[in-house]
Parts: sequence; C-alpha cells; structure tokens
Amino acid sequence: MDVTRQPLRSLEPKPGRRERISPAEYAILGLLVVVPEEAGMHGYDLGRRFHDGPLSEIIRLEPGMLYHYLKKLSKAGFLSTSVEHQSTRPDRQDHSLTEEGQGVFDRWLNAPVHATRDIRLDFLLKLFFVRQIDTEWAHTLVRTQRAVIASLVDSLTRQREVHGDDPEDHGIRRIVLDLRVAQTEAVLGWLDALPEASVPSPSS
Amino acid sequence: MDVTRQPLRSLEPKPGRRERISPAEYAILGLLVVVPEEAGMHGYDLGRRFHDGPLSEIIRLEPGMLYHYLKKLSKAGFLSTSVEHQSTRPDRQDHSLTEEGQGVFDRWLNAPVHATRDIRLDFLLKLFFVRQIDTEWAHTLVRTQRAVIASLVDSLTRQREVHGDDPEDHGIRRIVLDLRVAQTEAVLGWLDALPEASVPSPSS
DNA sequence: AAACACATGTAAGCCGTTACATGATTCG
DNA sequence: CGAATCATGTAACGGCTTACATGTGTTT
Repeated sequence: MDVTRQPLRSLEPKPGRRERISPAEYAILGLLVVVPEEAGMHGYDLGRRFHDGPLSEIIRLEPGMLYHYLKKLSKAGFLSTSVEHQSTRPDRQDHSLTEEGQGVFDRWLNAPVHATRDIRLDFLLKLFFVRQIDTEWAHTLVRTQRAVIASLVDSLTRQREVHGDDPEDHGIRRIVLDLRVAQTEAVLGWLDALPEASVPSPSS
Repeated sequence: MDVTRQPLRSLEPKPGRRERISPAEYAILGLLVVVPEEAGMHGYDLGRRFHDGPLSEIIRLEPGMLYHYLKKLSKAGFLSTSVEHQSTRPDRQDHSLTEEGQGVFDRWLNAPVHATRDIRLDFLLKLFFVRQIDTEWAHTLVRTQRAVIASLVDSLTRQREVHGDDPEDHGIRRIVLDLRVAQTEAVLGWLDALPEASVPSPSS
C-alpha cells in the first residue's frame, strides 16, 4: 500500500490512436444525412428526432453522450459547428456534415460487419439508414452481409469438425463452437428473411 | 469553454453501491472451489491454472485484472487473504474462500441467467463448474436454464404477434424482434443438444 | 407553485484493455 | 549473458452509464 513510485516512463498520448467511431456516432451522422433540413441541426433537436423515431428501438443515446459525441465528431472534422445566439433561449449550436463526415458515413454504410455480435447494433443501424437512402443499395448491403455471415458459418463449422478430441478439455471448446455456430446460423436465417434478401426479379 | 463552476454539490460514494460481481470474479471463486488444495492459492498460481485450463476458452483474464479482482473480492469479504513471506522469492498472498464467498458462489451457480447475452459467459462458466461439482446439479441447472430461455422465446413471439402494424416504424421493431427470436431459439436448440438435456430415465 | 420544455453540458464512477514496473532467481 | 519464471501490481486510456448543474420561459 501507499506505493508512491516515480511516475511511469512516458506513455505519451500515442500517435497511433484508435479513434474508433461508435455505432451511436454513426447514428448521429446518419440522422444529419437523412433529415431533409437544408441547414444543420442542433443537439436538442437531434435528441428529439432520435428518441421519437425508431432509432431508439435499436440503440440508446442519453443527452450526456449525445453532446459528448457531437463535440468529438466536430473536433474530428466530421461536423462543422456554429453558434446561434438567441434572445430568450439558450444559445444553440448548429451542426452540419462536412464532406469528410459524409465520406466516413458512406464508407461505413457500405461495409458489412465482420462479427456476429455487431449485427445487433451496427448492421441494424446500417439497414435503417440505407433503406431511406437507396433501395438498390439496401439490397446490395444485405447480400454482402449475407455472404460474410455465410462464410463465418463455414469457417466455424470447419473448426468444429477439426476439433480433434481435446484431451481434458471437458468438451468446452466444442460446446463454445456449437453455440457460436448456432447463433451465427440464426443470424443467417434472419438475414434471408429480410425483404431485401429476395431476388429482385421474379423471372430473369 | 473554461467552464469552471463550483464543484458539484456532493456526490459522495453513495451507500447503495452496486458492487456487481463480474463473470471473471465468479471464475476466480469457482477455481478456489474446485481445485483440490487444502489451503488457499495465490494469484500467480490461479493465473496459471486459469490459462492452462479450458477457462481461457470461455473468458480472458489478464494478470492486471486478476490481481485487481483478488483485492476486490478480499475487501468484499469473499476471500480471506494472508501474506506468506518467502526467502528467495517475492512474498505471495494466500487466498482462500470464506463462508460468505462460498455462499455467493453457490447462489450464483444455482441461478439461471435471464438474458440471452449472458449465455456466452455466465452460463458457460456455470456449466463448466457445476459439471465438476455435481452431475445431478448440472442436469438441474441445464433444465432450469432451458425453461427460462423457452419462456423468453414465448414472450418474444407473443410480442411479435401483437406488434400491430406500427405507423412509420420502417418495420424496425418487427425486425429487431425477429432477430431476438432467432437468436434466442438458437440458444434453446443449443441447450437441448447438451448432454445434460437428455432425460435421465428412458421409461418413467 | 410545480412541472416541463428548451439547451448544453460536467462529474463521478464502473468496466475493461494494454502496457509497463519491480526485482530476484534459474535456465540455456 | 540474456531470457524466462516467479509474484504482484500501477498507469493510462477508452467505452459507457447515471446523475446532476444551469437558467429561462411556458404550461398546468
């Protein structure tokens, strides 16, 4: 106890920072893309649209985090922000997408997720937005995602078959793989039941 | 910016603390239960057993977190800890389960999990330990867990049927429910495929 | 008078990860 | 000599949640 050593060597902020963008942040960018306002929007308004619409069915976003993300996205250059003074109301900050922000969002929207656990939040968000932007694009996304999940199922199934009777594993490795296969196959079935999964033309 | 208000009112440590016990902490308690050592164990040893055995297939536990948890569990009264001085080696701390710790672990082991997402870590850990402690008990746990998941499937299915054509939902609520039903049914199937799920007697 | 809408945040804390610190000894 | 083992930790950071702060105006 009371170990008061010298501060550790350096541990500077590290240039190779992750700067991961969370699903909620993409949801904010997405709202700015799909809402037909010429100018930008302010935080309170974004919050209202978020909670009124179906987005709140997919992911939660409390005011604290919303404003936090808005600052983060602004600092990252994905939003441009300006202050509007109002007489009887508190100042509001107007946020609008930059080109960079639009690019980041578009690339995210195009890419399928690569882990089953990302289906619930990430993929559902993508689906929600892409449906409002372009129906064709939605079909493509669903099909691409299906291919990724299908190959995941293949890979897991192969692993399971090769598992080769571990010595004193208590069979845990096998059981874990069984669970992962079952859950991934469930996602595959769900993807196939989406309207976008049907082939667009009844006869070629 | 430069908002330097007075420090907020109080925000004292709050007496009604959560003190949630994480799966990894139960894994530590469980190791102390199933390992046939008369005395307790020290951290390094626990770490070795953890990483050598199948536990590492279920959950990760880095040294930093291991020692953190040991301190936390000790402070909570679930472990009693004593220091062993050694001549040529660093001191080691000997941890052994208290009665309270044993009780907490037993209650955890008996209870099924109530969310699908807790199957992967929590339930798998329970299954791993209960199999080593009592085969009968393992059957009971699996059957109890099955009942919980089955009723979850029912509840979700009913919700889905009542969903009643939301206005401008974009069908999101329905899709989310479909996904949850699919994933929960997958877990149900997986549970039924466990050896413990088979009925013990072929004829009544 | 109380509650709520507007509008934007900060504080504190949990969970968890990764990396590193220390310092002796034994093995290749 | 250098690396690994033994043994126990701390530091720094990041994700996320909950609760609360501020202050005015309108509605109940």
